[in-house]
Amino acid sequence: MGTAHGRPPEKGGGVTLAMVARRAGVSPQTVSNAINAPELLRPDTLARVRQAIDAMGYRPHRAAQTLRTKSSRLIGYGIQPVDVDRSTPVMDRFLHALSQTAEEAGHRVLLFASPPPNAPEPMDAYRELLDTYSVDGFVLSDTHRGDPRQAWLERHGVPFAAFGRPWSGRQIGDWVDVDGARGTAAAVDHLVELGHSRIGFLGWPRGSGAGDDRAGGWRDAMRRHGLTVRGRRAASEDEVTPAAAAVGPLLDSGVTAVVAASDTLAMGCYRALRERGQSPGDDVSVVGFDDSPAAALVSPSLTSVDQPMTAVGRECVRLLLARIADPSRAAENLLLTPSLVPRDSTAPPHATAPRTAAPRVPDSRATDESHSPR
Amino acid sequence: MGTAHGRPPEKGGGVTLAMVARRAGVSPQTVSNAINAPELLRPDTLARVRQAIDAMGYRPHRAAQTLRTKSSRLIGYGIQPVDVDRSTPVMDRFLHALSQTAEEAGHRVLLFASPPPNAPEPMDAYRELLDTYSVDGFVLSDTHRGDPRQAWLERHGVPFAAFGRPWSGRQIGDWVDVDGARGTAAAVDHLVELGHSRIGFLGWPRGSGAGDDRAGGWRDAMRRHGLTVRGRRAASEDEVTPAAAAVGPLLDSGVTAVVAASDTLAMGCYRALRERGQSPGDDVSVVGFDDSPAAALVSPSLTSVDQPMTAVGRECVRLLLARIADPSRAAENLLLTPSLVPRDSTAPPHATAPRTAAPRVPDSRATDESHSPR
DNA sequence: CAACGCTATTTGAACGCTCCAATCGGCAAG
DNA sequence: CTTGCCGATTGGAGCGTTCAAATAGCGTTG
Repeated sequence: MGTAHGRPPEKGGGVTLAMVARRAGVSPQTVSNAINAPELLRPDTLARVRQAIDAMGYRPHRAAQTLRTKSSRLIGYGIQPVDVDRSTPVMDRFLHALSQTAEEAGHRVLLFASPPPNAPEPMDAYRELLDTYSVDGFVLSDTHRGDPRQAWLERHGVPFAAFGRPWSGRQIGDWVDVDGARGTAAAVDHLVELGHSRIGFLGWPRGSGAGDDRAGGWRDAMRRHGLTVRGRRAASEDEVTPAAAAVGPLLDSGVTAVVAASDTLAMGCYRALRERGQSPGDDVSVVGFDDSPAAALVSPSLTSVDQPMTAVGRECVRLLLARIADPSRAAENLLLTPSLVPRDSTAPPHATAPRTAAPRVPDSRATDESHSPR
Repeated sequence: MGTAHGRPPEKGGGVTLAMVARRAGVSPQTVSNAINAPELLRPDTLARVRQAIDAMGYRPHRAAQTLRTKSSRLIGYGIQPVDVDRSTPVMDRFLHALSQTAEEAGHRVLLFASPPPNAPEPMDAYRELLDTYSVDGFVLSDTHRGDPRQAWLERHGVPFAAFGRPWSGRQIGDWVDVDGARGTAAAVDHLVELGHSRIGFLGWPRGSGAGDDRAGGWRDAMRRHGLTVRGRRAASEDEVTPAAAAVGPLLDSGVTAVVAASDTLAMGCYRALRERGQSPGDDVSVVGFDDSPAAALVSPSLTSVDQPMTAVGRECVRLLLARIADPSRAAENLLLTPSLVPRDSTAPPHATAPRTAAPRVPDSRATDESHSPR
């Protein structure tokens, strides 16, 4: 009666299962059942208990549940040092999706400082969280070739879901990834539709999984459209200045559009064009990848391939929780489709002064795509 | 003996205090003391216990500790929806610093989806985490005028530390903030040193704490240098296109440099210059604020004011943990100094064609700074 | 030498929950 | 009326830790 004013209880702290039980005139176990297995209770009992629960503002003590059930309902996510924001331009969206989805399923995200990949004992942090029963599983991101984490976790029977497919070796565990090839293919389609035919690709050096994937998407789309691929590819590390240098031969060869493997590379392309007195979007169309915040900021705004980070985060959580619920289930993999965000950096090619045939460009940077295996 | 191979124990899971105690020939409580109050043990006992601990790879069960001590050693951080990345351009760095520092102090960060400020019950998520003993305190960010969180938390006696000072009303609790005024002042100093004297400011409409702070820093620095302030200020919401429009009158008035309240506004300035056939850095210097990833990407690269996000995160954790350790201590506030990152968008003013006197600009956008209070 | 004080260690209990097995009440079948 | 059964509810124990209080050990002191 004291708190029975109809409004939400002021303070719930300190209310235990036993107190609720006393008030509802049932045993503690029945209150527990009312929460965890309501179908066991007779409807009238259930109603009575429920009323007591919200009258007193009861909330189960998470630690007590964890101690008893050995499940913390916490998901570990190792956040990496950010000096390399190369691979993680849009992690906020991912993290938010992670939290949001986890929350909807009654879980939460535990952030920890993941050691850099080259640390002496990269798995220590993971091991500690497990040994102390702090988390039920992990979400991984920024996976790379030879990443030891998936194998380690699998060997120890720890549930996990990765953002990023294992590029080498056998498939391990559940993962979600973005179909980079489809993204660059969409970029090519978009450019072809605008009337471009001489479309170059500016990517990273061969060897990175995501990079080769994106390059492959461009190449296949070009072929599908019956367009020339030879001499149309350049590579550079993910920095503006080197990219500006690397894209030079491509521009020399007379391309009217460039598809870049990242927004950073696209920015290199912008710079190279400006240095030649040309203007991106106007003289040469440019498409980036990632749809980082910078894409909307620059002038002309950059057409870019948007990775569905929210969906990626959501699916990671979904796969992880499914794995936790049933450790023996078959591994599930998801390839999500990115979407092209057209902006001002792509336009029909100039009708004026199009060089009809691009001269062969024997530059070392511009590698010959046809030599690559498959 | 079984595991005594000298190498780190393979699996620590399942080892309890009692097992260690049995092995070391002491009581469980003594093992507990060895960890939490080693000074209570005789040196030889301590050594024996410690040896047993790492021989068995013992790790205390976090939930059991939490249950007993009522302290989870977890710090709550409510991550906000990112569609407005206006205020959170560089949150990754902040989050990483948060995790890192927390970890060094034996804590971790619990991420939860913080409801948007206008939600019906914005404190529900906070309340739940407290009622369930899931966290020991909170770190807040993106605080705004009239933010209900500080007051609520203080009223409920919950430890917290905020990134962002309370701009209105009385001071509540511990906070860390960046001295925006010093940032814009440093920008002005830098430009004056390069030889500029007609320096405009492009900011947000009056009323936002951080925005007015940054504007004030510009204004005061201008006066300190004996430079004209009247007619040199324009305002726009934090979007590129409106900013490009708003900065027009400023450019008309003949400024040779613009200090912007954000990188986004600076990008608006870039666009406006390009539309006039001028080039940023070359014809008019531009300084941004935030040093977002985009700043290094654009051409010319953007001189910007870098917020020391790592230090901010570190200090937030430090203040919060101090408050948790001693709830009655006096509130502590920190104003950190941002640093200017000079890049290519700032250069000496053109020697050619400087209009010696700027015409009065009776544009509605360019407000007269001298009318402002104080 | 007994009484004392101090330190190092142990004992018992409790934190709040859920698992497991046992119990209760009611109802249909024998 | 007893028996068996089934669904709803309860009692007791235990998860692994730390708190509070009790005890054992042991050198000091009057």
